[in-house]
Amino acid sequence: MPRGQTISTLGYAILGLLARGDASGYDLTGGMKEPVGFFWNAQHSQIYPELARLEGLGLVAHTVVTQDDRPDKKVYTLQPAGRSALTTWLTAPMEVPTKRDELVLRAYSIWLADPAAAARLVREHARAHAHAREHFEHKLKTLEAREGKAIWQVDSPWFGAHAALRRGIGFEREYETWCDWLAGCLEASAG
Amino acid sequence: MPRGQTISTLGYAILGLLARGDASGYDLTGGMKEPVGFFWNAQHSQIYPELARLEGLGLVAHTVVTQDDRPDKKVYTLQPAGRSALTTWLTAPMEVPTKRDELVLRAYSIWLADPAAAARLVREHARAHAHAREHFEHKLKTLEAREGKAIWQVDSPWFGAHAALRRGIGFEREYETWCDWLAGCLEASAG
DNA sequence: CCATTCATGTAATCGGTTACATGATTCT
DNA sequence: AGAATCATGTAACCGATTACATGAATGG
Repeated sequence: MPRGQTISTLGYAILGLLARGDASGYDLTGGMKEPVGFFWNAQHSQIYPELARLEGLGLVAHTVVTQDDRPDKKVYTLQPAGRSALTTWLTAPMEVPTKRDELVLRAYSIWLADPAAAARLVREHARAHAHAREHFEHKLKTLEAREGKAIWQVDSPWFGAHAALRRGIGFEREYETWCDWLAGCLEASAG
Repeated sequence: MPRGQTISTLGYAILGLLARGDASGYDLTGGMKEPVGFFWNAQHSQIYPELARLEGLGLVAHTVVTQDDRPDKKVYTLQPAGRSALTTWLTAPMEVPTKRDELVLRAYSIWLADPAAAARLVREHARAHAHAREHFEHKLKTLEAREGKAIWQVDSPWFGAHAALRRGIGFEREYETWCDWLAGCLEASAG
């Protein structure tokens, strides 16, 4: 099957964003930041061609919106075929993907490194993950304050954001814990 | 700087494996499975050219070992320059990489799906992560039984495996917890 | 005047997966 | 006879990043 006729994961990410409301390529590039950016992201150079491909498949459609204060834009709308492709994908069988983590790869060889220098690096990452966790916690609190119990209603779009943020918080908390443990070991050894 | 003169992350992964002992391309392909495969992996089609590149940079060297019961093989040895490149990399500044997770991406759009079908998918993944966690726990126990307190000595290669396995266990446990929470929500809604 | 934001595209390159290709030996 | 393991490579393709390219409007 030639490439132009399949939907990539990025394609589904875009459909998922458009299911929440119409958007331009520029909007979507920004939308790939919060909170989607934590588990998926893309540059505009990837989004524009993908939108064209989705349109070629009849999954989305665009209208040109002229703005007098700003450049014109193409606003994309999810089509019925796009919505149905998205819902099919949501519950389709899925492989557990292979993971890649450079810091863990480094940890595997850390016995060759200077413990003090390694501890500094790992502490830095612990801080970064703590920061990310706090950021997600804040986002979730804001969402809860704004949407109330809707974040618990499985058929509400806010539940999707809620679920993703929960995963983000858990991921970062666990990563931070591991970094702290590792840095502790290294510091004890560096003495 | 042209491509042939830089070391890719895969290159460092190979150097890290060779630091533990000489190996052929075939050995390394297998070595990219346990326990390295949890956080990094590669096919032989990527490993063979990478070994040639590392040799071109003088970081590794090979000798042909003839075997009468099996095909000949090229056994690679880490060179001093390779060891030094590896140790430099270990403590070099590192960006926190962007994450990609298709299941979380799906969760973000899960409000459009049939809750019962979605719950089945998520329960499946919960099981897969529980299984992976148990696997890592078993690996760590085996390692501890075989190497004793060496797994706590930061300058021992076993500490690297220990650290990586710990991260794996924590990651899978946290992922499983999230899947169970999500599946619970979906099942409650499906009634 | 210069930087930033809004807005949309293309081209080059790289890292990784899948498929193609070959061939010996061992086990069932 | 056929499958599995050992062993090494190349080629095609695809997804993603970085860089190239253009241009209007706003804010400091």
